Amino acid sequence: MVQRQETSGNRLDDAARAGWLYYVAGNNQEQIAQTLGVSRQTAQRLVSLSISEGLIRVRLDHPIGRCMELGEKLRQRYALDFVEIVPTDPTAPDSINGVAIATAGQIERWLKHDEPVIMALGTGRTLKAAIEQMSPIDASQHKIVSLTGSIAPDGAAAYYNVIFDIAQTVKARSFPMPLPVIASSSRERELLHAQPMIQETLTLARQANVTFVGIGEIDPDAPLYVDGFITSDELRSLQKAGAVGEICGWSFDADGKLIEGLTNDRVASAPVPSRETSLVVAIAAGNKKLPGLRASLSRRLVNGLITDERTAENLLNTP
Amino acid sequence: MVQRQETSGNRLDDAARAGWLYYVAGNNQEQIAQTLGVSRQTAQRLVSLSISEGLIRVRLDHPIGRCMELGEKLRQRYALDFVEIVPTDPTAPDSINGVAIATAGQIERWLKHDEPVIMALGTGRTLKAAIEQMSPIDASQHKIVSLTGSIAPDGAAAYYNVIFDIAQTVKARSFPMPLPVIASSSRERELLHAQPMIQETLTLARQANVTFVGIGEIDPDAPLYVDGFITSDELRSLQKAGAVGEICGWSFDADGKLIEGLTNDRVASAPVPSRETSLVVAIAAGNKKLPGLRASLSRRLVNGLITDERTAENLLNTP
DNA sequence: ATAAATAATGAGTATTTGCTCATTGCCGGA
DNA sequence: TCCGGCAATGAGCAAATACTCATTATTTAT
Repeated sequence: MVQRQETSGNRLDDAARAGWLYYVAGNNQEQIAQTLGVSRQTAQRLVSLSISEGLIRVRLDHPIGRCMELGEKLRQRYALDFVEIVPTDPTAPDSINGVAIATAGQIERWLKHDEPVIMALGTGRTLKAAIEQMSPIDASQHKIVSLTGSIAPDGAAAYYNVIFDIAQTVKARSFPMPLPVIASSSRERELLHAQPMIQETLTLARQANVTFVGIGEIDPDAPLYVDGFITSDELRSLQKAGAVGEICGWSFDADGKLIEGLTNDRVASAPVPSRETSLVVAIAAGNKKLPGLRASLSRRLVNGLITDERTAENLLNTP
Repeated sequence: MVQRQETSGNRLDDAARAGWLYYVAGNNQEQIAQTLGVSRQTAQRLVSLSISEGLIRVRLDHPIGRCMELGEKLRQRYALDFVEIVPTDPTAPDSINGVAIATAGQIERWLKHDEPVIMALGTGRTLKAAIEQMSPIDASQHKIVSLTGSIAPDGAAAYYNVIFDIAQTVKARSFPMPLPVIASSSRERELLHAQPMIQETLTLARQANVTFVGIGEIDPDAPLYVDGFITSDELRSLQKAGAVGEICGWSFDADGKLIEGLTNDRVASAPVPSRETSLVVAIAAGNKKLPGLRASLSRRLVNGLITDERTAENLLNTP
């Protein structure tokens, strides 16, 4: 006489049946229980089993699906508290538009909070593009503070400083830093920072709940150099010292360690807020930013990231 | 200035994100709401949207998955009230073991009901194999009635009548039909059926809540012929009259219409219970049974089916 | 064969999800 | 600019699902 199939086999079969009825056919557990002739609790267990045994595979038919996976991997690898990966537009893979929109969305989200928030902002092209994406919003309960000086070397407003841009769109108390981005000397920086108004702003920056910063590359196209904040000699020195990127002017090497001396002695920006007390989100996409991104992520100079799919993939390859 | 993406695009993206977080990452809707910065209800709507928009695809990694699909198609095509498809064992594609086990399971399920059930049983090799798979069970509240006579032409017990087999395993009130399967004449059948005890059994059969029957093929291997219930002449006549299958000895043509005259005038079996009041489940697998199965399904001679994957596939091909 | 260990079950309950409905806000047309 | 229509939202509630725990089968080892 042929034996009944052993229990475990039957159980998995039933789990598969239950999983199918639940996820594919859309039955509820009561119906499944009736169909399979078991109690509702058992049906629930079978459905649960079908997942834990990996019988049920869920797939997301949307570009976002891949982004979510990449984001999850990056979050784990770098112990990030926040990640958002936007799909790379195949027709314009170098566009920062997606990242800018996502950043605008995140900034708006913070500004919609009811409790007062202190938001610190860095500088840069990507961040500027993000601010341009923002919709007008009343955020009077919040404070927005710039981490970087707003005065260009020629005395004009630093073009990629975003504090004035955001102030135009968002009704919030904003705190610019009426300073040059890089002081002429370490001594000058101390004097400037000693001013009571600047002191107040620096204090505010330290207390930021959330911070959005761009990451600048240190190469012939370095924004610090292109925008005239440092000379080509200073750029070369930084490169010789191993600098691969900068945040708010603070240059760091491939390990994310701040370069000692050189322009870092004169950077007038507020220090990047502590990752213990603030969510510091890097906004950066593109191959040029990879070394800087890797460095700042490894040393946790930032604990949040908004980037695009392609950059995320490249970050996950090899380091 | 670059425009924000239009709302619907963002919404689908968010739906995709929500779907991923829910189904892949296993977050609950509260967490998703926080992650996406929306209310719980909105998160629910997004998850729901991700399904209705077909972003989420669920797949069942188990042989049962295919069976469930086939079963669903058969259920729809033939308006069946019950279908079970068992996987075809690739190493023994002609085995009826799987179908027998499944049938045993279904019979046991009915016998486990608390309310009294009247179960009618046909005859045949598959059904016999199924009964052999059953575990002992106390079902004293139920009645099990045979639809077919239990006396072979030679006066012995008809081997493939299952009522005595099930009575050995199951503690239930059983009602055999102490008749030949096919009477010697229409007149004899009337006399036999007129007996009070038989009357009672026939009445019981009419009241059956659930019925399990095999389907016999009408070909040179026809069980009716092989088991000696009909002669080769009678078989040929049936074939000539268009018979393609039989249930409990009642032969029918390719449309499921009962053959008029011939052996059907003398079949001593109870009529197959009404599909209005009874679930009549056909137990049949294998290519030989296809014509009979097709016929009985199309005319709803049965409203339930237990078969195997391969037979189900063949049923769905072409008819 | 018996007892210990393990797994399965059902009841009861907490949590999560889905739905309805009233309200809000946004968009297009007069 | 104002108004009607439509989509989106949140509150509240009903339904469905997940979990816990005590009890009952079942298996395993002696």
